[in-house]
Amino acid sequence: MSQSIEQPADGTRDRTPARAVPTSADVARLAGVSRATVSYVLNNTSAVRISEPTRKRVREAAQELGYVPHAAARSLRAGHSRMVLLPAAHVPVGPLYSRFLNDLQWALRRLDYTVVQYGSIGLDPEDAARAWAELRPVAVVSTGEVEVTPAAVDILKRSGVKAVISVGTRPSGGTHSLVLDQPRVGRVAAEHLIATGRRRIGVVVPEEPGLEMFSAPRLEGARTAAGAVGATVVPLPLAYTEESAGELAARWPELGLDAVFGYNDEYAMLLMRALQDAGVDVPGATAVVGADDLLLGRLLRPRLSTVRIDMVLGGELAALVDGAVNGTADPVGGRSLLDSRVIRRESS
Amino acid sequence: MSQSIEQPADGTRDRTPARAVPTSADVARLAGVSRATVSYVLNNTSAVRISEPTRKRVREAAQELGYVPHAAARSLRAGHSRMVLLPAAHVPVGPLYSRFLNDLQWALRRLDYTVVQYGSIGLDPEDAARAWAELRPVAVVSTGEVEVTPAAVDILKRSGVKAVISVGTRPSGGTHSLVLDQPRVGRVAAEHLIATGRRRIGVVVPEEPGLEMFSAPRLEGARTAAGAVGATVVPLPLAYTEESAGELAARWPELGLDAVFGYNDEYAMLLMRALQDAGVDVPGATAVVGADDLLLGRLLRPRLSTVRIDMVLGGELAALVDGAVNGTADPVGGRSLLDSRVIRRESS
DNA sequence: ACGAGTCATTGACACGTGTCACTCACCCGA
DNA sequence: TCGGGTGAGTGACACGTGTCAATGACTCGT
Repeated sequence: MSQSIEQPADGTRDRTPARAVPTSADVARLAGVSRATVSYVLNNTSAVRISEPTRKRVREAAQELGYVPHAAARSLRAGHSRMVLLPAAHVPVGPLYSRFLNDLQWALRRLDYTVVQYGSIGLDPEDAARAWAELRPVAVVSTGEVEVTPAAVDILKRSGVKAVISVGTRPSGGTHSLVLDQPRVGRVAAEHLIATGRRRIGVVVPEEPGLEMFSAPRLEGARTAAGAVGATVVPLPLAYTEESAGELAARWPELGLDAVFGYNDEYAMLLMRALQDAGVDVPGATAVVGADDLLLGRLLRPRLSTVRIDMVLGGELAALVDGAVNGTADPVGGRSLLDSRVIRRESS
Repeated sequence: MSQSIEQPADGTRDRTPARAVPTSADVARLAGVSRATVSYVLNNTSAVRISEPTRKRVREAAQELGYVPHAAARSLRAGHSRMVLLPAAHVPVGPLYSRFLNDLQWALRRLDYTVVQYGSIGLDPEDAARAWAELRPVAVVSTGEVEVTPAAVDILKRSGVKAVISVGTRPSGGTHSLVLDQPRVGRVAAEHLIATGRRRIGVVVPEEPGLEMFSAPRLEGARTAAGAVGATVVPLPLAYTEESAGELAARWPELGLDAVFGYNDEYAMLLMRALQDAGVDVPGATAVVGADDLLLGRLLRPRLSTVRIDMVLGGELAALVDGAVNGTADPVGGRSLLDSRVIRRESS
């Protein structure tokens, strides 16, 4: 793709020669009133009455100067902010998860929170927590990767954070934990394969770094399901390349597997194609199941069976955050939720 | 997927009964020194010498109280922040673009910037700019969707923003614009199809909202390429569902197209499958080209031809931001760049 | 013994805002 | 005429930090 950089024409470049940014004091001066009055007018404070002519003068002065309040000063004075900190994951998460994050951001935004992404590079959990605490967010929503230890939670709480919410594979101490039941994904997949008569089940484990958080519990879930009926589970390391898939497929006869859970629709599609190219019949010789129910999975032949994951909606999580901040939340332990379930197509 | 909410055990719940968060004054009091000394010690100010015993007392006091500086107060005093504002797009962008955004965030983080996502809901450009300006960011990197008008740029600059960078389809006035040459994507695709003897070219236009920003210029690029040699371009509205693709495929004979550019690998795969199911020979009767060079595109048969887009690296853009902030940047107009080019596989 | 010079530390201000308590002018009723 | 009430606005403080100029205490050379 062609790209080009364009810099501002020199004419407009320094039309603003280091002019200081206007403050409410400047507005007050221009309007001929006190700074307090400016604050009252611009914030529409109802407890104080200001005459209409004065209001108008203030508004016009603010307009003319292009005055914009300073959020930091405001929240410093107020003693609290409406910032939600979102420790960012540096991993190539799937489309489902990234869509969830995007939705979450927008839902929070709609509730008038400011979302701050914050990647913590190579810091241990407590140092990361200290870095986060500097921003004095009102809530921290950790979406995995960065572990939130109890000590880290304590640091955050002590800095005024109202709610620490961790959405991950297991509950963290002292936080409102939203547990995404990853093992269940592997379990239902394995159960489905077993129900169709399979006994030696491969489970793809992506080699891409950062995905163990998801892949390990899924593998474990498959193991428990298999263990219950004496079936076998074999972990299959796989990189997201055609070569890696080809090599794995070449070893297929010696592995003696009659089914495989592909971790993902993407990895499953990759592997299924490699198997077919290697002459393995799907689903005759080996059944294949993915996860995420991507539309693209329906385009291959046979159509890919998959585990449909009903991810919690971004809006729901945002509401939980809001509730936790206000203290009104805590929809207690229950909150029985959507299942992940198998959608059988043709590959299994 | 099963999910459950867990709230903190009541024992640890209010172990901190509204205890105020410690400030540097508290540290000073505990260490028996002045607040200034605390500031000097904790910031390792080199211009002032503090005795080693005192340093130790201060550090221990800070440690004991769990003191964490207040970023807002700090940047208020300093008069500037290191916050980069990233107006968030509420659209389901492709994996390529979202990966680019993720990289950008991490690269900025590595340069010690704080990345703030900010969705502006239904505001006109100037109101949005005012909302952004309240945060007093040092730079704003707009990635499309939200239009940055010259007036908006003025508002931002006036609030102290050092650099406004817009990465999009066309340069915006007064900003450092990074132009992603979307038309070129459509052009090279069309040129390739024409070179293989096709004359009536369909161009998929996704119906999903928010993608016009990409699809319109690509369509336009295809038009110019076709116009140069008297070929025809037909826009093809398509939703990302099997039904929509099926309907479009059913109308295929009457459209009389011998080639189609699918906007995307994903849309192209969807359409190609529908065409095949409708009995259209690919590439015999109709050639298909996608874009993004997704790995999954190589799994279908015939393998999908595609336009490989060498997106600017997140790290490069971050460096540009940093340079613009420091004023050292402006690698002037040139910066000749990577091309988007066709990778021919089997579908064309 | 005394001025000069270094060392360690501190008091005070500024950053930009929100808000409480207070002042001032004015009007009304007795 | 005077006390009290009301409407319109203001002075001053606090939020938590960084940093400059100033203050003592102490040492040293003559």
